Amino acid sequence: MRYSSLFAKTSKTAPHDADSVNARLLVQGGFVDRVMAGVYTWLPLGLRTLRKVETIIREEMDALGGQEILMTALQPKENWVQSGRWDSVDVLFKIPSQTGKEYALGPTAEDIVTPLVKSFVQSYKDLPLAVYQIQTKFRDELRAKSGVLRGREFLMKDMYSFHTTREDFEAFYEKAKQGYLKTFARCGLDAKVTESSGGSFTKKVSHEFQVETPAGEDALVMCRKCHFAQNTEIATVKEGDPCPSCKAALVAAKGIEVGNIFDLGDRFSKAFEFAVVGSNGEKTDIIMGCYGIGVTRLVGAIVEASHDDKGMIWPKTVAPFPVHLVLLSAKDPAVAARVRAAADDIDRGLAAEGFEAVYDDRDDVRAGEKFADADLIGLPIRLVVSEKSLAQDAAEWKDRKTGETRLVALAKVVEEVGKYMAA
RNA sequence: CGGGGCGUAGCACAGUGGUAGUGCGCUCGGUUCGGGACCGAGAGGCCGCAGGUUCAAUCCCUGUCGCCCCGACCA
Repeated sequence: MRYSSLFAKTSKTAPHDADSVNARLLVQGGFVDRVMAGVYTWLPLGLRTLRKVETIIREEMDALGGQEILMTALQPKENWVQSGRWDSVDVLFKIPSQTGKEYALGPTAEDIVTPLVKSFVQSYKDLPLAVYQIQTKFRDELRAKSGVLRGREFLMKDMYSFHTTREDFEAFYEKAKQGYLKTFARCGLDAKVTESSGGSFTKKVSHEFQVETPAGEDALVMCRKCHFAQNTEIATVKEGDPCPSCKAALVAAKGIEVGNIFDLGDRFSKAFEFAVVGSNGEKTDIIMGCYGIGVTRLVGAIVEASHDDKGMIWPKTVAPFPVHLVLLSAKDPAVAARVRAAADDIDRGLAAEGFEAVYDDRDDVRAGEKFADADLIGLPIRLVVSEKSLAQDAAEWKDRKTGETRLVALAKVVEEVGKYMAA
């Protein structure tokens, strides 16, 4: 992707009304555009990262045995009435039709998925089963805030599992918990599992996945020596207490909740009268679980967790592109042509191996501005091709995260990028 | 939804009761060329919107809409 033709450029100045790091950097870097409070358009750079995160989530949900579907965002009022949630869920957007009929804009999908699965599953032999979707969700938040961390419209992965025995459910729940940790790790995040209340959803304990950052909304008590962490809303331990698992002193921290898993019990299967025929020929109750990941929020959390004063620092697994290729032109037209040819070569060579670069081929822009843009956009590798580097038949390689630079022979650049990305 | 702050050029901001400015960005010309250079010439504004006060309102008053922050809320 040539920077000169990339839609949506970086901005030298930060938006005046963006306080949170993710809002400022994502907007300034041309990753998102705010349409209204809590509602964002995803631009080419941002969308590529969003898609990479989605792909990781898909792979991990598939690995858990989940099957992807896509349910409706526009949902019938009757389903919400039947589950008893039409009047009790205050963030539910209720949409009036010109016919006088009302609809819900889905904040989640238990009310759709339960009757859906019910219509296809009559026997215990069809279970267990897990289906998931990655879909836009709507929540009528009283106060949208913190950029993409709490929006009124956002992308969420929601998976629902169906079981005939509690043992089977619990085994899957534990497997899902591990799958979640792997998902976040692949996105470059060190997420902690915390116990928390299940809200009005369920009386049972649920688990949240928290990424520690000062921008977080949730107050946690956690251990820095082991993996113990707890949301203060259930408050069985407090700051300074010994860690229940390793005895180290617990500390207070702020976290962003990037995922959660719930034991739904029979809350929805009962509401939708969903039971199956068991092996004994009798009706058997269904136990459900639900498993959410805020996809757009996750992108924001990555920015909060990985940036510096110059810009974003994308983990290579989710970076929109692996390489930011910077062409620095030369005075002498003949030299300039050779430098450009060398940079063009690298651009083509990388693309041929599946490592598409952002190629800053602009002719009339000075080095400093190009470097500032590269730092802001935060791709893992910056490659500079200039008269200086060409004199050594090389490109300058700079690691965005460590700041380390080295020269890489032109002939080896593509191979080195391949090695780096595979490592 | 309660409290606070802010709405002026694409962006960031000054400013004044007498119909508007700076920086960046943009267009054209020239000089520059490894960390956001410089010179010259341009384009670009219903001063958020609606009322009110006034000879005159971008400015003062009221309302309203929007944005951000704190709080409450958050499956």
